[in-house]
Amino acid sequence: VKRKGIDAEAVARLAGVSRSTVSRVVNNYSNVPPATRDKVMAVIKQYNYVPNASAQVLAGKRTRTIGLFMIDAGHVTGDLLSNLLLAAVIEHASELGHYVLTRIIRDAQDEEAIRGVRDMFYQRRIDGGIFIGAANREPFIEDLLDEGCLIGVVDRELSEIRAGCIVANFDNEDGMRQAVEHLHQMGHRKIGIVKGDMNRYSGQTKFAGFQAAMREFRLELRSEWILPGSFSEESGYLALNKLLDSGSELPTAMIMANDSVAFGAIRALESRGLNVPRDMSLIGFDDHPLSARFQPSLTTLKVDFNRMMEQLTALMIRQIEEQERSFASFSIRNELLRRNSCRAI
Amino acid sequence: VKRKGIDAEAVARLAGVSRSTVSRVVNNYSNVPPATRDKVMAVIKQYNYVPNASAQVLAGKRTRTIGLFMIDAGHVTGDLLSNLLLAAVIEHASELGHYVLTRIIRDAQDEEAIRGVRDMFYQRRIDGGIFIGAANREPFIEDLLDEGCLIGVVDRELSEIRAGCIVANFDNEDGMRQAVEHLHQMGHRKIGIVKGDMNRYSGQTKFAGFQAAMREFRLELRSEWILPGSFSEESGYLALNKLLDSGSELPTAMIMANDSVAFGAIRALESRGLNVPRDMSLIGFDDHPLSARFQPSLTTLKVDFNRMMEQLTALMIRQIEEQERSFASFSIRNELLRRNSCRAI
DNA sequence: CTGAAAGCGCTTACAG
DNA sequence: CTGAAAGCGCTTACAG
Repeated sequence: VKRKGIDAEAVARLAGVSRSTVSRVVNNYSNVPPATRDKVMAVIKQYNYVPNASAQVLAGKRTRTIGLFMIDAGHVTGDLLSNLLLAAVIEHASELGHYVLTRIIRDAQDEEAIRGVRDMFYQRRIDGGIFIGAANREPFIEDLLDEGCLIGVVDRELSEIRAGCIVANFDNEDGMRQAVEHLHQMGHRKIGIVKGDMNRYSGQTKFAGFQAAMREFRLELRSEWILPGSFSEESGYLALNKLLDSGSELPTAMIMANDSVAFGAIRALESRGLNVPRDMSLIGFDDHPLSARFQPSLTTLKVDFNRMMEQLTALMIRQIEEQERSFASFSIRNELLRRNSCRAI
Repeated sequence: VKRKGIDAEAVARLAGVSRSTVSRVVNNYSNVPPATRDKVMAVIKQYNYVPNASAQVLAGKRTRTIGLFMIDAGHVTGDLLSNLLLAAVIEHASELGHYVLTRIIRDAQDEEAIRGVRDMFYQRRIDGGIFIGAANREPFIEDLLDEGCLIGVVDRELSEIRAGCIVANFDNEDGMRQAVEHLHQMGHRKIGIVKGDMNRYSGQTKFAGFQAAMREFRLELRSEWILPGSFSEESGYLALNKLLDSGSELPTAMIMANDSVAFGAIRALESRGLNVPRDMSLIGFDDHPLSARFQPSLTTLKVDFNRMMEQLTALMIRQIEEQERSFASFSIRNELLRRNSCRAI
């Protein structure tokens, strides 16, 4: 029994003009004299007219909707940070008068899920799509780019980019350099790392940054102290347990691929009766919402996710509105937050 | 340069049938012989045909999109729980083949924001909308109901409901009863409360449940121990500080409107050198993601938000698909989680 | 400055 | 079982 709103036809009749003129007013055409415009606007206000979105899109307008695809390698959803990203995109898009259609993708290998994403583009439900948590140069995303879709992606290398692709990265090399420098200044010489997911570009750049910084400060890269991980709390727990089990000498400090990994690492150390920072100094990455309250509060690199999503959203919406397709990319620096998980030795 | 997909016309030509038949296949009409169906499906698969959503909607189909409106009284966004709700709705809708368009509403008094919500309905962008965090019987939501919109709402009293309204509540009275009973069993007789936002239905039912339980256990309701709050961490901090400043006798235990309030209360107590549970026992409500890790881990009522959103989403989608409009409501019980913020006296 | 008309890509009675 | 046709509510050249 949904009462349908008034349509342009009715507005035209009420205002004593044609449907064409109503449309011109709605779309802010310049060739409408103020008197006519006012007359039409009055009716629009009075009857609360709002154009049917489907009809507009079918007639060629943008959908004013962007897709947000969160690829959940087991740690995106339910994770505070991803939710922060989600909220940031929604809010910034909303400020610019655009809507956000979100999809959570549990497994980027799932054909069904990938088809769901493609469909959103080809059904013309969205004008463009933002991807978070994807592997570097994830094939199905590259395909969408090839097909001319407008794509925004967090965490992707800058090679082989093309029009319609907007890439957002954090300056992880610099972040890792700050971390190593900080530890070096505190007297640490034996420094290890738990790596992130090396399929992700950020996993690669963080590790590359770590290696470069270690060389810069003339510190030894010991393979027993370079542990694989996956950006998850669990991976930090497992990595440290394995290191402790190995019986090899321990580093005095370690850098974690992100704060979740650090939480897991601390959990592992504590379960063995070791204390952070007494027995080992730890640095995280992200400044996770929990990090300040954690015991010990976590020294970490603050990553400005909100700003990243704001810029990415804005760049995408600009391309939608201008109907242009260009390549764009930007990178954001991270800031070292000194808290209590590191000590000078 | 977006390559447009193939359209139904082309599929028809390729399959040697009419557009009508293609449409019948796509919409799974029964009166299509298997041979014809297979022929058409083959073309659809081969060319990756997917119907233009706008055209379908314009021709009368549902949008298969629901709106999710999160009213943020300063503590919804950025809050772990609200994000959990968001993710739950997106996932469950997605499983049922529906999309979710989200809007965050910072201020329910903001005319602009309200118009944005109305527009989503009248532009026919959504088939129905779910509201989280609204005041009980929020006027603009009641208006939408009056106008025949399909609405799902968390936290609303059951009076004056009508078709097209789906209401989800938690059994807060029972939850409060469990809390009071637990404290009573532990020997507490002097019990206070920090109330939630009394404009919210849950604020009302929690307080009503508290009062009823206190009477049932023949405990005194002392007005100095009934403190106003607003479901926020800050409100818990302020409430406890005020109580401590008042110089009046302290209760031995207090029940908090939710866990965030409890976090704030604990912060206030600790800032005065008081310890939970040594100096005061505290019970929260929600089982916030942080509660288990908090110091002290928080005794609380576990609220199954995921199940609530799953049911609400499913009920809404059923009404959309069946094209029916009925009233529906359900309530979910909460479970007491005994942790370390309460002690026997 | 403005109207009549074509077209966007579907769905669905209506006929047969 | 199936096609021709009307209609969904807009936008935008095209004429004037």
